[in-house]
Amino acid sequence: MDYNKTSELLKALGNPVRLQILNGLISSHGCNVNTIVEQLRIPQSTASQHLGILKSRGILTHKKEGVKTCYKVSDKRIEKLLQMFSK
Amino acid sequence: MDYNKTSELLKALGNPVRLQILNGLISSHGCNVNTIVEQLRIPQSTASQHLGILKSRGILTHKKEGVKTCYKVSDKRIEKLLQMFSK
DNA sequence: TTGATATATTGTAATATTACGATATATCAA
DNA sequence: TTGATATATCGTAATATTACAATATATCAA
Repeated sequence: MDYNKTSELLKALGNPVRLQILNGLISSHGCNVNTIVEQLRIPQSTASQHLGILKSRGILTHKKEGVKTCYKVSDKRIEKLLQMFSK
Repeated sequence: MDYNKTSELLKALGNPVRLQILNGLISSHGCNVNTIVEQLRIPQSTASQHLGILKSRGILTHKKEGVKTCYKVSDKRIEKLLQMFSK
C-alpha cells in the first residue's frame, strides 16, 4: 500500500465542500461548474479550486462541451465509500 | 449525510502516518504505543498525537493494561476502506 | 470584432496541520 | 519513597489548506 498516494486521495475527500460536490455529481450523473456554484452557494473560484483538487487526485474527469465543462466522478470506489460513511 | 462529520473522519484518514498506524493495528489486532513508535520510527509524542486524532474521531478505542495502553481499531468500516484503497 | 458566459488561475490573509523536543503524569517494581 | 517505563500534553516553528476577490482565458453568438 502506497501510504502517500492513498492519504492524498483520502485527504482530498476529507473536506465538506468537496464531499458535497461529489455527492451532487454522483446523484446528477455529472454536471458543470455553474450548477455546483449555484447549488452550494459558493464563489465560482472556490468551486473551481476544489474541482481541481479532486481532478488532480484522479477522482474526477472532465469533458469540455462548448463553453461549459462537464465534470464527473471517475473513480468507482468513491460512490461506495460515500455510502459507507454517510450515516 | 453529515458533511462535516464525514469529512472529519476522512481527514483523519488522510495522513500517511495515521494510515500506517491503522494498518499496523489491524494486522496485529491492536497494540501499544511503543510498538508503533518502534515500527514506524517516529517520536513518541508524534505517535501519541496521531493516536489522539484517530481516537477523537471514533476510529480507535483504547484500554489501559497496567502501564501500557492498548489501542485498537473500533470502526469496522476502516478495514474495508483500507482494503478498497490499498492498490 | 465585441460582448456575454463559463471556467481557470493568481494573490493573499486567515486558519489548520504537522513534526518534534521538552515536560508532565501515571503505573509499577524494588 | 525512588527510579524506570509508558504515555500524554504543551509549546512552537514550518508548512499546508482554506476561502475568496481580482483577474485571465476560452468559447460562442451577434
